[in-house]
Amino acid sequence: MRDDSKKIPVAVKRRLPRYLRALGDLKKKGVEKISSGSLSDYLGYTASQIRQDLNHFGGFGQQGYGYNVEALCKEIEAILGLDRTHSIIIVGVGHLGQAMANYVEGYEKSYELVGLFDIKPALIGTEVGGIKIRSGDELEGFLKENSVDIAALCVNVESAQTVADKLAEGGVKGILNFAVTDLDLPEGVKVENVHISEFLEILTFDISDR
Amino acid sequence: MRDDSKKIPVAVKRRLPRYLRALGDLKKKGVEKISSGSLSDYLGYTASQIRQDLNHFGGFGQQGYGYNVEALCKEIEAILGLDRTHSIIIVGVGHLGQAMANYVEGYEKSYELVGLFDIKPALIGTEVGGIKIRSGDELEGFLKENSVDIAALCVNVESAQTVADKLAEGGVKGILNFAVTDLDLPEGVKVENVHISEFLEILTFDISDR
DNA sequence: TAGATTGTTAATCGATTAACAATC
DNA sequence: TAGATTGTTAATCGATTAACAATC
Repeated sequence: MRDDSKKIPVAVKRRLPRYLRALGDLKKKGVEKISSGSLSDYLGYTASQIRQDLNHFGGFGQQGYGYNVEALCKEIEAILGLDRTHSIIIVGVGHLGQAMANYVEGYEKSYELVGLFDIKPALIGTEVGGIKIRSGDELEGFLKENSVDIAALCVNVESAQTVADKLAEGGVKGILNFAVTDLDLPEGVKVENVHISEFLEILTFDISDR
Repeated sequence: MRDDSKKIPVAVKRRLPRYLRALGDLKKKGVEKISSGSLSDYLGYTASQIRQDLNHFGGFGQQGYGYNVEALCKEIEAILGLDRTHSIIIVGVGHLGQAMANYVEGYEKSYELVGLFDIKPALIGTEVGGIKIRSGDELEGFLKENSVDIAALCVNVESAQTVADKLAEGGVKGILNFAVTDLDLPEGVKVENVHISEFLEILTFDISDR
């Protein structure tokens, strides 16, 4: 890993998906070029911030012209790693797991759903999105035989850490954690928490006039 | 609204659910008091930050002793607004909507699920969590007759803004938005975005060594 | 009282915004 | 060339950490 990547500020990283989405929309609308000023109107970030953000990755723009929408879109896709295909499994195929499967299917090139796991006997053997649901017992074996980049952890809080340990042991690089608990994982395994109930609590804070 | 509330930094607000969860865990374990130092070990925030954060709301601690777990837990619950009951509806009862219904049912006192809406004929009239799914057409009328605090927006991107307009018009105070789009809403209506696919993209960035 | 730990002020760090020279 | 707009440096703002006096 180059020293470069270490220097991308967290705040910038978290804005990348939003840039990508905006540029995708603009591309669909047939917009060919855009200035940081117009993109600012579109996104609500300041023009200054947009230029600052993009320059962490290189000079994608052209003075007096702006940014080429299609080229910038491709660049950001590459920066996020969406130009490559990542194998992904979903552990826990309840409503959340199935919703997650739908999201993944929305990305043609970037993700390949390679496995679904659950412990509920009624689910095992049934299919979701053309993929058979395997028993949770098979997880460790599966990870030994298949290279899995990402796991979406959609199990309950009680089993989250145990499953996460197996995922880390099995060589998974990143975990999208929907269980509302903080996972303890070895250095090198990345976690992105999606603690839905916490978003609800924050919203509740916002609407509660104090 | 007191001027006070305006001054809570966003960063502090977003940490509150995590504090609440930690304190709930400690309470369950029978821990009666905790110092900012021990809480720091537990949470991974610095002791300094914890004291700084909590002092935005008042001096909950006691020098030489620390913080009373149960009392602090109650305080943070009140700060978030979880000590009151908020009425909530879910619009779009696909997998995500149903997962959301489960989350809401986890909170006894804080939320009351008062309505579910979908446009899919097969779903209308069926029940989820003891609540009948109504037709989307009934939404506006329902909002006129019932006071709804929060709406979880679990519809597709295409209809999200249209539904959001109706929610705002109907007096909803906050929207938990799962549609991956940025809603345009009148001043005063709060939105908390849960753009799941963006979390996946950020995780992908993290595991992609550049 | 002595030890522990808070509340709070000051110092540092990082992120955002402003300004402007470089340049297409 | 003249106008537009970037890339980049400097200034500001906000958030985190360090330090320590107040006090239980």
